[in-house]
Amino acid sequence: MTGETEAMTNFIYNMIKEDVEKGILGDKCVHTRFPPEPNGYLHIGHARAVLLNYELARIFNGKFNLRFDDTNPIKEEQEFVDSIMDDIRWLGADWEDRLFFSSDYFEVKYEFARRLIKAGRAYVCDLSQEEIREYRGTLTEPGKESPYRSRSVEENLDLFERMRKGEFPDGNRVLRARIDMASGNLNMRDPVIYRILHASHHRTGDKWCIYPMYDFDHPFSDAHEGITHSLCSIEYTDHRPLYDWIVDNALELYPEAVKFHSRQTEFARLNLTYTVMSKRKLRRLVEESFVEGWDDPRMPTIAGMRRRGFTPASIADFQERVGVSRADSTADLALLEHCIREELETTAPRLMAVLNPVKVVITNWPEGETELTEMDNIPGDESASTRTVPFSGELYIERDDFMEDPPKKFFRLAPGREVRLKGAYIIKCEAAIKDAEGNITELQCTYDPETRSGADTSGKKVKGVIHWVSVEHAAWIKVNLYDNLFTIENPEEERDIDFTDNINPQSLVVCENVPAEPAVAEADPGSRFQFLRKGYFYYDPHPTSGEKPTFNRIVPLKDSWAKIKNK
RNA sequence: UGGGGCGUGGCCAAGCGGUAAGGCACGGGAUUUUGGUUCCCGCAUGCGCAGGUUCGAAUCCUGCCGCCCCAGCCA
Repeated sequence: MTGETEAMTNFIYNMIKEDVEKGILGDKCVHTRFPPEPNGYLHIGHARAVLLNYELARIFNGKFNLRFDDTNPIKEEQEFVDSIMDDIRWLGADWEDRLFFSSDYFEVKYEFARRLIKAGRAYVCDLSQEEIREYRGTLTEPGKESPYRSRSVEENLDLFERMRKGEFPDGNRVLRARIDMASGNLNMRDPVIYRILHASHHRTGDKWCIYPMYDFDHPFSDAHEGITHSLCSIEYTDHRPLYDWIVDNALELYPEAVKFHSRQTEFARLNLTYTVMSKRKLRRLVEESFVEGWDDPRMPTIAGMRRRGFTPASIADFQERVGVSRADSTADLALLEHCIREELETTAPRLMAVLNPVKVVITNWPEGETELTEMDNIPGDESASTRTVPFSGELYIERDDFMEDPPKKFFRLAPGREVRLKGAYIIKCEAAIKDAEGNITELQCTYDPETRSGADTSGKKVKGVIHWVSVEHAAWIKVNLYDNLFTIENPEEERDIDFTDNINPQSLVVCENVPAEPAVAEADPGSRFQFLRKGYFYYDPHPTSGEKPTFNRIVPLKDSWAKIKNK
């Protein structure tokens, strides 16, 4: 993300490089933009578009604009403008002083529409919505021309002006581009470019009651801002001829309002395994309470991933590794997990916490004595220094780290067997105490004083090393263990059943009372740790319940024991 | 006989006529006081299929097959 030499190799980068080398940008620099509609939250798929546009501009020493595509007052809200800006900023894409809104240009666009009318290339159509649909024809049959197609320029101008003045109700008439009703491309069959909408706009209020359509608005806004490369997703490929038609006309009829004939280039949307990305499905997850909100850590939204504990760098690294192409693709969640693990391996301080505790009593430990041990914050990183962890005769260890009747390859604690307590001593299990139901309530062990970590004179070697927390010194925290939201790789592809039927019932497992080493009390909300042998966790700065510190599991550590065990 | 797009290993993805990069995943081994990390090694006689052109084809041509998008006064 930092150097100028990164080898971005994708077809868009190559194309821009060629454009620059050929000098077709003239005196302009590379200029991109991210054009969200403020009608929802950004997700990991949008992050691709944000970062691609931003990075391309940065690499070529160009400019990157943020422009809200706010041409439909019915669906758009200020709340989304705010959350989108917040997410983009968090991702690290800097639009500097170039924050724009399509609605900023409503007046110029109105003038451009008038010029289209004067040139005989746009007309007011009185057909009803249903009639327009009928006249449009079908995928295999050409459309029919509207009876209003040949209205005089004067009449069109008058009608369009009256549309703006609010003389007609919603849906009463529209302004259409006059192109080709027989085109095989439905977008060219006299597309509607303005509709009447008596609705309050989040920025322009009630100033307007006619609003431009995307196909008219977007190309013009790009050209108006001087965007050189207009990147969008693959489904807009069919719209490209219309995009060019609009820009060509703007250049011809209204040259003072446009700076460049931007070029539209499409790339495939990004999907991720074990989740869904469609706005409709994400909304259902929230509205039907399968998750706790748009920022639930299980959601693929940027807000959710932030809350989960992912970092901007890990997301950028992920995007870079996935790459960009025009082919439909679904990236493997494992790659995203790899990226965050790789970053946190060298940056997250270690801490010990016992997620599912069972008590260990060291029977030969001097009554009431506490010993302090020094442990590395980040092994292998001298600058990360160490912390002090108290050790005593009563400890918690993971229930999983003990087996009464272990298989051959189990290296941890079992009756008569020894393990090392990380940073402390080697202990041997002498007895397992059970309650009336047969549940283990306590493990009685003895320690070997010769085996103190860093000063071991016993010569003993054990294969197992486990983490622990001193009962007396434990700090209590709450832990949210997150797992995949869906149990199948491609929940979006299921056609016969509702996608919610594949929701993972274990996607969130809450551990209300987790003992952790006392250093956890000094942690700052918003910081990340590795809970030794368990995974990477994020200290949630916005816990939803209680005052106890809450840690969200970002991702577990790789677990090769799980693989061995399941064989 | 509508238009458009896409098909390279499990998932992504380079390659653009000179004999299949890379990452993740996966398998094996070494190191390891995290069954983590790190380090080696392995992993497409093959580029949707079938023909053709060429000394030579994933790359060019022809024909098939499969998947995706389009009939909003949404973006």
